[in-house]
Amino acid sequence: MSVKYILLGILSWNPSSGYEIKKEVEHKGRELGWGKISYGSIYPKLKELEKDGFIYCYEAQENGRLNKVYDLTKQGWDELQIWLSELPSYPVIRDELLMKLSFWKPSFLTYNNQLINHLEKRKEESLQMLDHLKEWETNEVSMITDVAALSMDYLKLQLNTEIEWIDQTIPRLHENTLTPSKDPNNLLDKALVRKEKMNGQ
Amino acid sequence: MSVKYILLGILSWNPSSGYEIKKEVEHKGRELGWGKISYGSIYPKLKELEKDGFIYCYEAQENGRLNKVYDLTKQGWDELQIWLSELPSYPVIRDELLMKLSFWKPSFLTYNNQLINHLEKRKEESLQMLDHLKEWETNEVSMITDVAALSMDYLKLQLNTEIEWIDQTIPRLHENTLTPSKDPNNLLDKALVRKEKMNGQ
DNA sequence: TTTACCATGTAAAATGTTACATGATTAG
DNA sequence: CTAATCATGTAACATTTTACATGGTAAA
Repeated sequence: MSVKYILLGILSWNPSSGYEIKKEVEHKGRELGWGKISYGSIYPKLKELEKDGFIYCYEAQENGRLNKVYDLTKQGWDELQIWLSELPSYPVIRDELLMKLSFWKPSFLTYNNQLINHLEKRKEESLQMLDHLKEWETNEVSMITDVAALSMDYLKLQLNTEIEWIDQTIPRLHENTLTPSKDPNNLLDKALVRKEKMNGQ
Repeated sequence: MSVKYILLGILSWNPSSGYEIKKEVEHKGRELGWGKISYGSIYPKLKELEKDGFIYCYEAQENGRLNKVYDLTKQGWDELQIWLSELPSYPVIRDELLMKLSFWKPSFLTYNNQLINHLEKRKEESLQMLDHLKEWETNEVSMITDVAALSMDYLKLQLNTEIEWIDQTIPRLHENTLTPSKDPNNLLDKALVRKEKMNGQ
């Protein structure tokens, strides 16, 4: 259902075509908690929202060419407002780096230098995100409302926290100074045995 | 595809039934970046992984009853190891709170006290998450490997950062001391006009 | 004129959830 | 005996991505 509100939200900023919506999401989506979106989602959903009376469509001349531009109807503005006023659900995180950390095994399965690569890549990408946010704050075209600026503050704080964590963690992996595993039921030893047994077959 | 690796990862900790896997994900999933999972995902995927030779199944007596327990084959251990060694993709965030902040409009559409409710609810839920993490670190049953402890450190840092951000933000909303909107193309004024026009119809 | 980008769309596949059916065991 | 929990499963639905088709416009 969230594609619906991404579309309504972006159209509330500015009347747009499907193509422009995609570009907007690509530019700001990751930062603003929208995720990604594809044409296969956008165009059918625009049709559906039009049919349901939340948006309407008109043809507009843009750089010497007729495009289909969508804008909110009264019903669309109302729908957006209602959604904004409803309590947001707690986010579900699906982070492959955290997944891999949580399934990482001592030396019998994996190596710390691979893990360090993972962390260094993550740091680079997060630094890029920070640059992108700063560009966005200082350029001469992007609108940032007072409230949207709060979410950008939030992201900068989270990204800086993440980078600090990586900077503390990599040396600990090099020096092998991690907190020892806690394993009251000896699952790690048992896992090693199970794995060895399979190797034999 | 990520359900596959959640199942392989959990089975690497301990041989389990579908039912036990669900409970494990419910207990730790949100924290460890796995997201949620349903029986409709688990049982068919276990069959598929068995058919593909990554896991095998045996019946085991557990609390006076025969259950279907799965464990990794050699091929399953290898598959998990390969996946762990591959660079993780950057996470896609889909956070309704951030979405709503980014689409929040000045008074003509929304009210700050609703926003404060949203933030207070988020803070409460994040405090609960912190409690849950602490319980998990100190109880006498959960295994936490040295590397998994890193991801728990990460999560605690992020949750604390979030709570601090909320604690700074709520007073700013009460006192109306937000950074003013940046709007070089006057989109906000134009949006107000577009909305009023629709109201008339 | 050809390459790159602008722009709209669809069919099929992938992925996952919801809601239900079914029955065993256990605790009160 | 009955409610709760344990346990396995499936069919229908919802959502979204992938891969493709199609053609216009602009710049080199």
